[in-house]
Amino acid sequence: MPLLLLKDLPRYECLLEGAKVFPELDPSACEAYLHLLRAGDEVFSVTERNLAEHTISQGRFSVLMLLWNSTQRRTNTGAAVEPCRPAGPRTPAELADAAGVTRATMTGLIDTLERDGLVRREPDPDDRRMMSVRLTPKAEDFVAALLPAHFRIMARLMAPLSETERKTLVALLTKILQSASELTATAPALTASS
Amino acid sequence: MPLLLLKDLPRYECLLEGAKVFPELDPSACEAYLHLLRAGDEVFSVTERNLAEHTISQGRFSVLMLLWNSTQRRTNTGAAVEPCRPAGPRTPAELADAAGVTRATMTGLIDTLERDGLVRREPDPDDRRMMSVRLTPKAEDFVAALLPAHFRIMARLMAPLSETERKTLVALLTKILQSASELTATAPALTASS
DNA sequence: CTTTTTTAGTTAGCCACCTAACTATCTGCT
DNA sequence: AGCAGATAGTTAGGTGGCTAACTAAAAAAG
Repeated sequence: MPLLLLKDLPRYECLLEGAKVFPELDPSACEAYLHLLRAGDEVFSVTERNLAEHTISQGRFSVLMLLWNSTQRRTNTGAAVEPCRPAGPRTPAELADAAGVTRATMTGLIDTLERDGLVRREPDPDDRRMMSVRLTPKAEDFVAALLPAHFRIMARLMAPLSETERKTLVALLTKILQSASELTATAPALTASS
Repeated sequence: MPLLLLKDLPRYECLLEGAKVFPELDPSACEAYLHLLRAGDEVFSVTERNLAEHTISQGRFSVLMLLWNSTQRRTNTGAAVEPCRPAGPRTPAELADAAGVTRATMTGLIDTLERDGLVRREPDPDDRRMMSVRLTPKAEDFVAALLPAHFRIMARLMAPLSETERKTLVALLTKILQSASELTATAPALTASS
């Protein structure tokens, strides 16, 4: 997250006090909101720091993962693995949509990845407006070497939660994600009274 | 979050499949991780969009809130409200620490806030290295006008969750936050095997 | 077959984040 | 007193996000 957030979340009694001044303030909603952003930010920065040790940013890593997912990948065992999405994104536009960034941003990411020799741009033979982005062998090795530590970190982060708690968490987050999407869809009315 | 994340999270069976290739991949941990970042990002962008309507960014808003919190504020009712932290941050260094950004970043934020007339820098009479940052009256009005919509959005985001669910969510996020903080503390060993 | 509209990608310029290096000032040690 | 080291803030330069404007090519409309 390009986020700037309070390191010390306000105590609950402060929220209650704030609710006296602002009737719109729902203390439990505010508390949940702040904890969500705080935890998300902290978790994000932990993985980001790991990636940074391999001199790659979250954004670039996401692009590599998207491309890697759409590569028919040679597994370490040699066994054929059916890719999850058979035809993953290849063009900058598809990558931008999949990653949730603008095409301009994707241009910049591909620029730096290409500069570092992790990715190649190839013109599309059929449509001369389009480019096809491909991982280099170097990038495939790079991602394969990076992922184990990445997965270990996720596992450690979630270690204090039982399987049941993880399911509960996912269910609660899914509800929030849905209400956020609805708010996004009805964008202009955001500031109107509830 | 300055985040770039997959819009469509992988299906659970894809994670199970990935676990065959990477024994380090814990599917439920990975799922929880991805949902947490995804929900956090979406929630963040909803509020960010609201703030953008008032032509202010999250970062600047955080600075205003920190300063506002440390202002003896005139309430709308005229009743005296004991501020939650009696002596809030005033100097750029304190603000940077409270917001969790570097001092260089805080310099930039204060620059733009000062340019927009929301904040004033005043030299400290006792220590000529230090500055004191203060909200202008314009900023106090601005924040007071902004907050009701801000609180309404939080309430709407969390609307689908009952009070019990909110408490559960906060408890789960607190556990994750703690394990993330531990990982941060023991930084160099991140890539070592578990 | 030309003209208009749409689409793919890039460029340019802004903002907010970072690290590293710098200036100015204060503090503490001898 | 004088100098070393710590501290406050800024500056410089890089990255990754954004929007808006642009080029080139394809598709659609006439």
